[in-house]
Amino acid sequence: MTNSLVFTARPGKNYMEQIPRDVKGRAVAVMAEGKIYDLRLSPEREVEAQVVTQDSEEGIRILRHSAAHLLAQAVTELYPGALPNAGPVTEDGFYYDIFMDPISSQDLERIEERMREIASRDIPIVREVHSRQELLSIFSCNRFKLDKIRANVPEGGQSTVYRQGEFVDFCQGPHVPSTGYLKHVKLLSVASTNYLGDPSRERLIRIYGTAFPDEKSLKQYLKNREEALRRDHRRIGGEEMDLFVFNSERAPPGFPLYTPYGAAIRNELIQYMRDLNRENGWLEVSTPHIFRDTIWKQSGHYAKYRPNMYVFQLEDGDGYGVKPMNCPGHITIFERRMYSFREMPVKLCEAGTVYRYEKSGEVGGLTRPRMFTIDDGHAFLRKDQIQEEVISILRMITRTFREILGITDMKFDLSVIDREHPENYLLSYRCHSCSSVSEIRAASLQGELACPVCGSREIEPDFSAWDEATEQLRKALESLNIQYKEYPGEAAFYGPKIDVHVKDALGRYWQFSTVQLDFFMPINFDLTYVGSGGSKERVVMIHRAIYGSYERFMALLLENFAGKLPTWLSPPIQVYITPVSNSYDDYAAEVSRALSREGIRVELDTSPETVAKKIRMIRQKRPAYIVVVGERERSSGSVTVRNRKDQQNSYGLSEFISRLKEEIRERNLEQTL
RNA sequence: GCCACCGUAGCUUAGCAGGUAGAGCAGCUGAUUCGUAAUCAGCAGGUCGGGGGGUUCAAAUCCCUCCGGUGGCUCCA
Repeated sequence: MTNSLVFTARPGKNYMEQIPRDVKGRAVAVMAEGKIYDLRLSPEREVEAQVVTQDSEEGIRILRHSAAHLLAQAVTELYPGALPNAGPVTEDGFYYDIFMDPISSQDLERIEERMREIASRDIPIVREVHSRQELLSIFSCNRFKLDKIRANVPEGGQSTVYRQGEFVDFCQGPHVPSTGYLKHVKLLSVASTNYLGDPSRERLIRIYGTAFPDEKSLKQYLKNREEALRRDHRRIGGEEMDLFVFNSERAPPGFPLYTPYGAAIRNELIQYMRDLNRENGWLEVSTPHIFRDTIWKQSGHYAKYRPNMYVFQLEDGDGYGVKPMNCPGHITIFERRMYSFREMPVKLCEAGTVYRYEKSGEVGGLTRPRMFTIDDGHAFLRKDQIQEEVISILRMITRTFREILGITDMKFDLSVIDREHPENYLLSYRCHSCSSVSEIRAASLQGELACPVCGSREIEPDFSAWDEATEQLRKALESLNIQYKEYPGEAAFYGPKIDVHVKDALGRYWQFSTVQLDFFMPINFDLTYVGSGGSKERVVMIHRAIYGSYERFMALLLENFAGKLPTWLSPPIQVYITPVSNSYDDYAAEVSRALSREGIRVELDTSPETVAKKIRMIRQKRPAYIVVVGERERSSGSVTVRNRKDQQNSYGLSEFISRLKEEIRERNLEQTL
């Protein structure tokens, strides 16, 4: 903060008149004694005030909230009868929910035009204080605002409205002094929502927009947004690079089909994980996609997860469920024999494809398919091995994201139990009457919660297993110096977990890795090992995934690199080869053979098109390198290579091959040629 | 699941005052044999997402229904 942002404000004149001249143009409000005030207000006594500028975090929120009012004003002017509900600020803009007839995105232009027009009139935005009675009468035509007044202004109390011309809104503010501050606005999209999120209540139209202090930053934001749309993995991977296809007439919605190009990337990712798993003691297994319903009943999936499962019955009457998770399969392998305490932990892993009937509105692209493959792993361990194993998994996670994506700033979330709602979890209950302990998930019970042994209602949840597990997770995170946040109530029904969210190049967070402790599946399946004293000891389970799913990870890959994958991961085409004309087909073929003999994925194109056209066409597929050969190359035994930065360099063929192989072997993030 | 918007050839799209589809790219054929983001010409490709219903003399165009895609869905004055 520079000094000119702080000044002494005196009573008698409003803040606007007292703001230091050099920052006046950027000011939208002032902060005094910890509170933010409109510039049109005057201090009640002499105070140290700090200017809130429109480019500060708080300032831009004020600007955007004011823009939301501007939007509401424009809409109510254009659509008589429209009733504004609420217009909060979002992370990068604002929206306003308005009760009105549905509009399409084309109508946004008209509304935006009106907003600009109102902004150019520079109408003063004035704060007024009114009694509850007055407020109710001002907004007598708007039942949504009446609800808010009744809910927020006590009987006999007062609150504020902000008025700009004909438009008045019930609002605490603060706001910019006049509509002239709001010239750099843009409406972005229209969606719908229900009042109070209740489907039985009124359907509101939600209009999204954003506002900036100046045209330049607005333009920059819109440019970034454009870039985001261009980076959409559905566009890059599905249309341009031809990696996968969705065909809802043939396969169910949300079931991706991979082309040879897409399958090659998947296989490369699978191979990477195979190596990492082996290095860390994880043994690969393979399990069926379909299990009898008995296993799903035992695992508890039928109780909780059935609506999300593909279940079916054959004519013989037996019921089956397509797996939504891999754990029962891995458990079935683990329980085939006894393990000694010396053999623990047993760590089984699999690129396991699961099928989940996700709600129709949730399905979309590779980030939310209904069929996806988890790089799944289940560790069966002794209680004393938890922390060490979690640490090992966390290391695998950080390494994977660093090596493949070059990303290091992941968000770790520790999801813990909500102690206020024990019924949502599988918990031990202790009975006060008979002192027995039983594992129950209260929400799955039909009747009253009661002791299964003596029937007493005097039972109490015992959180100790959860607390212990949670503490192990905390310690693991802390021992690696990983910053994390705790989220009560976000835990799985069977245990606490660590989820990893990764920010992509566009600043959006996606959930990928997960490490879930599970004390209860071992109880359901009675999983034990033989302890050092020869007694059966209870196994602890960890469910973990590093990528999360191959689908979502591939989406992140594509968006993160805008399709320009590192060479090792560029199996669609690592090297595209074309001769300058068909006279050099032979040499091009020779180069192609030499590369592919070395395991490099090449695509030779001897079609009789111009080089310019071929390059234009192939760029969509994003080959790592484009090799063009003609007389110069043939006579010197070399290749001319065009890299992703569109730089051209010539290399001797053998040098090119050895350096390329090196780049692939090292899994370099950057191109070296 | 609920709500809104959208759905014309593989892709991008014209047609959106209702009169039974027009283009560019890709594809194919031929010519061109070419030095790094558009060589030329020709051909073919659409029952206007699909099924059903309605309005009309007439529907890609208007209405309803089903399907799919996209965005949104406690609170946030």
